[in-house]
Parts: sequence; structure tokens; C-alpha cells
Amino acid sequence: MATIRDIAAEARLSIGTVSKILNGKRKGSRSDVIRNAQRVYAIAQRLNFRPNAAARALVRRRSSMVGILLRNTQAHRFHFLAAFELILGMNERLQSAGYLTTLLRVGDIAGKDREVPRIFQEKLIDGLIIISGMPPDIVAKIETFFEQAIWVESSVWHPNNCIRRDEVATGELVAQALLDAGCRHLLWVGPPPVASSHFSVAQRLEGARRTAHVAQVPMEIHEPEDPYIISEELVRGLTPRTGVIAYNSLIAQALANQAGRFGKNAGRDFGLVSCDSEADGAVTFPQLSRAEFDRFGMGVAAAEMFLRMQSGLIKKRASQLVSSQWIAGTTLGLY
Amino acid sequence: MATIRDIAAEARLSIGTVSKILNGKRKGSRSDVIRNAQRVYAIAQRLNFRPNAAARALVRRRSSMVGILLRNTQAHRFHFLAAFELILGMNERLQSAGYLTTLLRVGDIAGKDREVPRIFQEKLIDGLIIISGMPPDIVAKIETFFEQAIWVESSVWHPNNCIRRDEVATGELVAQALLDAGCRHLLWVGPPPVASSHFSVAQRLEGARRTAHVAQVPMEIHEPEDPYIISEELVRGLTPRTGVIAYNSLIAQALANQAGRFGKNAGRDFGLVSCDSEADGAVTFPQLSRAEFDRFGMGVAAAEMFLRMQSGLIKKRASQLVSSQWIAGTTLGLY
DNA sequence: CTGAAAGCGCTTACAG
DNA sequence: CTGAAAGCGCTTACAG
Repeated sequence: MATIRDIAAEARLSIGTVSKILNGKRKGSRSDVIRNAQRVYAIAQRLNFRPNAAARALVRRRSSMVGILLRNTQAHRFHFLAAFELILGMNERLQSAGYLTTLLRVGDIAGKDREVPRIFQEKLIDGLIIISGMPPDIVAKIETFFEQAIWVESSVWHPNNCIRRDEVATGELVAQALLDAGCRHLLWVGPPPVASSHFSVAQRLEGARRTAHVAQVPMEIHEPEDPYIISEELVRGLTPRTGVIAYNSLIAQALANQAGRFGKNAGRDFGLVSCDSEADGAVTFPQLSRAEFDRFGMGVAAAEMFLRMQSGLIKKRASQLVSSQWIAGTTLGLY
Repeated sequence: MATIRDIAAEARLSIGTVSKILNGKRKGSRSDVIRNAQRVYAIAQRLNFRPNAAARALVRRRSSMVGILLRNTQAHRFHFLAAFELILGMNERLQSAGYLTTLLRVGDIAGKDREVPRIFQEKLIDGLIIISGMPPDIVAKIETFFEQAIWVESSVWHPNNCIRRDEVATGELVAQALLDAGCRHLLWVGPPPVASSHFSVAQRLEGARRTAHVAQVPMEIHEPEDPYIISEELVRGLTPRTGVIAYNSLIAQALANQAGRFGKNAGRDFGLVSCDSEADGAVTFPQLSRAEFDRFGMGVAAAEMFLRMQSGLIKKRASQLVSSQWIAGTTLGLY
């Protein structure tokens, strides 16, 4: 592995000078200066020279690395797939700003058994981006160690440094669409709310509930243990006046599949909307009327937030709520 | 930010001693030795001390970081979602071995416009894990800069350091299942093969073709521009003796959706299998008969390969082919 | 512009 | 065990 010292020796220059040349810190145009630079470039290239990032980080006092923290649990696998789009968005923006991203996953079992991620044991990253909710002890650790943290789609919500989807508005949006289409009663199908639920579970329902309330339309709530298993009874109860609100598009797809078995079609025999749109859903179930949400874009926005924070231009960055977009589809119901 | 020097000052010990204590490099039991250690621990804790990773990496001559290289293209989004499971598997294993993973994405546009990822410009990672195919110029760059590289699900296939799914066997597996179920003609539905196609496109088809050939059963091939759009004509042609082989479960789901509109049911009115099973598919279309594949597990295996390589126990690690598993489902067809 | 020197924060032979 | 010293590979004031 060639070092700057090897280049200096070959070029018969000091390592300081080589460093300056390689970092473009000279602007002179004297012929010997130019020639030195060209010699150095040539040697560096021939030797496959690449500066040692650790040495650089040490002297610059920053690593230009950002950590992306995920929760490491089996139960969150779908959320994880969605998280990937966020991550790719962050990666895109951060990579182009010269940052490297490192994926960190933190377990769920609190206490001594839990392996403490290396990131809490070493000074390594310049800052942290946290995706989704975290257990309280992890949140506490983050707040002690990382001044520079951005919370994305997380249960943590401060006036600053947070970004998340406006889930209440999403619930309102889809419920209103069903009402506008003529539905006279609503039916919510979502996962059971538990303490560790993602905030979207409660907020989407809350938004739908509000809208139903204002319109004085009744809303029934289904929160089965496994929301992807749709009961026959539920399907039998569907009428053209029913507007089903699925928490996400997987539930919507499962419901449409099950309804199909009983000869019922979403859009013809009942109304169906989803609060969310997973990547695959847009391909396999494009007719689904739904609220969509640009996760990649939010990743970019979160990275932007992070970069501004790093630049020190502003110590704090006001939190952002991101709106959903409406995708009409054909499963809305009667007009 | 506290450094080891701060601790040394407070503890009235030399920084070398503090370093040794913090790294558990002493085993004496003299009372003053023990007391020193405890003082140092206490001070480190109080000061929120974490060793500087860059300094450590510099002196140890290794960063304990692994790069995971992905291809950055719009066209690969579905592949990317699958890649995430691989990544999580790698991350799991590597994190527990004290490695940090950094996500690298490399663009598709060759030539000067393409931003050279920082990873090719700095000495930073101990090794690289490459996921999926890469353009030739990138492959060349990797081979010059990284001796320690593992190729995962990639078009690159050497006798060593590679791991991928056995796609020919997968094609054989699903085709045989249809034949065993009594299908008398097969129908392949997949993406059009182009130069940059993933190797699985050609290999799955190849496997199916071989099996059909051996059984002397005809096989028709559909490779529409957009394989997720299933034509009415195709659906009309389906009979109980037809065995449809979908390249992946998204295509299978799209086909099942479209067939449903014409009152045709997979498993009753025709046979349907998928060569692959995306995460979402298992939830929304559990009845689908398909070949499955543990991506997380492959990620772990790839990480394992990497770790052995790093440990230097073996310079090269023989390449591995991973088999698919058969998930029976109910869409197979007549018996 | 160029070079010698100090220093980033650690680890690790080497004496004591 | 402990401490002083060298060194990991760079960057950057400071003189010249």
C-alpha cells in the first residue's frame, strides 16, 4: 500500500508538499511548480495511491461518516423494507456530499445481554440518523452521545431535527376520498395497537376517525391479531356503501385477494383505500386507491437536514412534516 | 470530547498505562494494580470516554469496516429491496464480529460523468462485498483496489470468493413441480433478456427449458417489455393443463390478479409457480407455489466468507452455490 | 512555492 | 506493572 511518503521519496519532494499538491492547495503557475504537480500526479496514479482515511479523519477531527440506526427486530421486517428506500435516499444525498453512511442495527432486548453497538463504544461517526422508533434506553444513549442526531419517522418528535410523515392528515385524506365517493360507513382494518406500535398506526386511525366524525358517518374498527388474514365474515359484510380503509397496501392486497374468492371486487362491490403504498404494491396492485409517500425523497430531505446541521449554519433545524399524495386508482367505490 | 490523555491526567497515570487498562491488557492482582484499573474505569465512564476510531484504525492498520457495494440504478429497485435482506444478514454477522458496514452505491453511467465513489479514492475499508452485477469498468476498479472482495449474487463468478443462488436448479425445481402435478405444457413469463440482465433471468429459464426438454413437454416463452402487465390473450389461453412459470412472485401476483378478472383461478384453472418469493409476496399471496430462498441467510454466509478471508486462515474461500427451497402452496394445478 | 516540524489520539515494543 | 518513546499516515501553521 503506497503512502504519501512513498510518493514524496520518488518525487524528491517533502511529504508536506505532496500533500498540498494532492489536495489542490496550490495555485501558482511557475513552470517548475506545474511540473512538480504533474510528476506527483503521475506517481500517485502509478502507485495506486489512495490516502488513508483514518489518518485523514484523525487530523481533520472528523470522519465524514454518518451512522444510520435501525431497529433490529424480526417483527419490523416490513418496516425494514420501507426503511430501505429511506436509506437509499439518504445514501444518495450524503454520498454526493462526501459522506459515507454506515448501517447500524440495535437489538431489542434491553439490559446487559444486549450487545452494545460499536458505535456507542467508539468515537467514529460525525452524526446519527435514527429511523423509526427506538426503545427508551437507546434513545437515552443517543441523546448522551450524539448531539448531531436526526430522527426520521420516529416516535421521537422534537421541535427540531425530526422529520416524519403527517399520518393524521393521511388518515383524513383516504377517509375523505371514500366519503366523497359515496360511502356511508367506513371500516378500518389495521394491526392491533400496542405500546411499541409505530406512531402511524394510531395516527392514521385518528385521522380517519376525525373525518368520519365530522361527516357523521359510522366507522367500524377491525384490529385482528394478524391483520393480513382477512376473515370470511368481514368480506361477507361488505356492501357498495362500505368504504374499507386498510392501514397499508399489504392489508389491502390481502383483503382484495380474499374478497375475490367470494366474487367480490374492490371498486365494484365495496370501496377500498390504503393509507400507504409499498414498493411492490404499486406493481402488483396498481388499481388500488391509496395515499402514497415518497420515501426516497424523505431520505434525501433527512440527509439535507443533517448536512445543514453539520455545516453549523444553524445549530438546530426545525422539524418537518411530510404530506402524502393521493393516487386515485379504481377501488374507491360508487359515485 | 474526552481523550485517553484526559483520563491519564486525572488518574495520574501515563497514557500508555491507561490504554492497557482500557484494553484489558493486564492480568495482575496486586491491590494497587486493581485500584488503578478501577479508578480508570470510573473516570472513563464519568467523562463519557470513547476511543477515537480513526486513531485506533491508524495504529492498528485496519479500520474494521466493510463496504457493501450496490448498483445505483432506477431499474434495479426491486432487486434492491431483495438486496436489503442480504444486507441485513451481512450486517448481523459482521456487526457481531466487530465490523462496521458501509453502504456504497455506484452509478451506472460510465465515463467521466460518473462520480467516483469515495471508497475508490481513499483507503478506508478492510474489504468489499459486492452485491449483484456491476458494469465492467467498476469490476476492473474493484479488482485493482480490493484484494479482499466477495461477490454475492453477481454476474462475476470465480472459483473462489463468490456466492450465489443456484438458479438453473431453481428453474428445474419449479418446472418439475408443474410436470409432477400433471401439466402438459409450460409457459414461461419473465422479463426480456438483455445484456445487463441479472444472471437469474437466463438461468431460471434455462433450468425450466432443460426439464421440459427431458420430459418432452412443450414450453412457450413470454418475455413482454413490461412483464408485470399480463395480456388478456395470455390469460384466455390458460387451461388446467397449462403450467405457468413466473420469473418472480411479482409477475405471479400480477398474473393471478389479471386471471381473477376473467374468473380464472390459479390452482383450479391453471397451474402457477414462481421461481422466487419476495418478502411481501409471502404475506399477500401465501398460496403461491414457489421456490424460496433465504436471502438473510445468504447475507450471513457471505459475511462468514468474508471473515474467514480476513482472518487470513485461508487466502481464498471456495465459491458457494445456494439451493432454493420448495414451498408447496395451492396454485400448482391438477393432480 | 517548499520543507521541517508539530500534532491528530491511540497502541505497543522496550526498559525500568 | 508502569512510563517514556516511537510511530501509524496524514494536514497545516510557520519559516525560509
